[in-house]
Amino acid sequence: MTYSEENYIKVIYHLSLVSPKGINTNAIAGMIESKASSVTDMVKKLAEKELVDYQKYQGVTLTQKGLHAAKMIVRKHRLWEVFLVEKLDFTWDEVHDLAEELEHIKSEKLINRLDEFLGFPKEDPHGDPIPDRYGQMIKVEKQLLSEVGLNKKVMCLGVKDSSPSFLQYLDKHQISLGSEIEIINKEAFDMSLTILMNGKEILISNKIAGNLFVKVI
Amino acid sequence: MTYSEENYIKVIYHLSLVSPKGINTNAIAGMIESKASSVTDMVKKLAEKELVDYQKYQGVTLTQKGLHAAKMIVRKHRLWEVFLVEKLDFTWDEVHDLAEELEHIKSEKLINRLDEFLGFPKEDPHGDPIPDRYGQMIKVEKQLLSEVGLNKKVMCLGVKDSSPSFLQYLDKHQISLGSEIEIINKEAFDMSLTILMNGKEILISNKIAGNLFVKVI
DNA sequence: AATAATTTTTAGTTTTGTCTAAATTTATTT
DNA sequence: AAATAAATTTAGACAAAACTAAAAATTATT
Ligand SMILES: [Mn+2]
Ligand SMILES: [Mn+2]
Ligand SMILES: [Mn+2]
Ligand SMILES: [Mn+2]
Repeated sequence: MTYSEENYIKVIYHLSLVSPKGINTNAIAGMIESKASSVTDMVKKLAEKELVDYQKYQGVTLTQKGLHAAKMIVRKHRLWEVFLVEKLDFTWDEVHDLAEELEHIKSEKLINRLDEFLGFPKEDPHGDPIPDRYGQMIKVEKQLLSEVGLNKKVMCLGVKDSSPSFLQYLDKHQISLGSEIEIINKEAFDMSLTILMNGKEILISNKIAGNLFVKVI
Repeated sequence: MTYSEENYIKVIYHLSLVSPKGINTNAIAGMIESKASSVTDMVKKLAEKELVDYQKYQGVTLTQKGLHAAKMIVRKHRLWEVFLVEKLDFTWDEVHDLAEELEHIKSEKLINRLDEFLGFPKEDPHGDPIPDRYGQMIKVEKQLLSEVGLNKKVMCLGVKDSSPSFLQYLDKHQISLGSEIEIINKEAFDMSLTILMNGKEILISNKIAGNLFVKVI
């Protein structure tokens, strides 16, 4: 598999998690920052290699082979992120782009040794699960903070968006994985929230709340 | 710089260390396992980018810019090799091919952090010097075992060839960096050597001796 | 100095992955 | 059920990096 094929497979995998039907051309093009026509070309090649099932105009779905390949790329991405944060002291907002490169290093042995070196972590720095060598991963029940009712106490478990700007926003407000938050107000007009954290009240927008995964505690 | 450009620059650098004149097309083609015509194409591109000086039929030399770029690739290659051996328990014969991939990961910050994490090693697992972030590296006086006179005692400091088959040969005969060796016979006919190591006599060919760097002790 | 051998460059293809523009199919409105 | 809009595919082009085969330049040999 080439660098580019791996990126497509990974994007199709991520899109599949949200909508389990056929993944359409434009959605892939949007994620990969290319054009629909380029996606059509690549999708044909992936179908040739039996990594996806594809019928014209009907979108694609991963085959078993494609699904496994995707999980192995995600495994590499997330293990490298853990390495960068745990061993090289990178911050959680710095690691994604580096992992985008490192995930393409082709060696099962390397990634399995790295896994071991890191102590077989179950989650990456953004709270996302790390597939094991067979593709198995834990499934933690989480919901978006924006969907939790008033007066509930929650713990922060992950982020939906792991862009530097969002992560830096969280850092600025001292919100990290494990933080405990109580929702004390929901503004009907814009769905912004007032939350209580470490005895301090913070106002956060609905967009922020819609990118934070939490569980009620 | 693309993956391929980096490989060319690195090869030109390695050839420059042996012969400091213009590096010729065929030599590059041989190292990179491509054809002379491909080399000509690439060399023109590198000249465009001012990484090499190039005149038709006269070979290439690295510019200052090209030399620095080459050293940074070598730095990455060797630091990743140290990482694989020291932290992930790879053997010295396994790491070269992996480092060939890892050396292309583009991040100064990553490689400087890795350097620090490894304790700023001065040499890689094959005894080759690791350039620091400015391109500086130690120069250890070494010579090939094949060039050392009879009855001399030497210490093994590095390998010229780091192919798995040669390294595995050394492992089999328990020769590693730091091993102390005494030359007790040189066969005039084929220049093979009888050496004394840990009280044991071993016969090694001239080809083996011509790939082992040592210093007289 | 002329010829032969070797090396290097040029010219023309190929493959991979991308693009734009046009054509086609599917979905949505009237 | 048409008509319109949106999504998708096709056709044709391009850049990067490789190749083969032929031409040109350099080097070695008679
Ligand atoms: Mn990431
Ligand atoms: Mn992540
Ligand atoms: Mn190496
Ligand atoms: Mn090495």
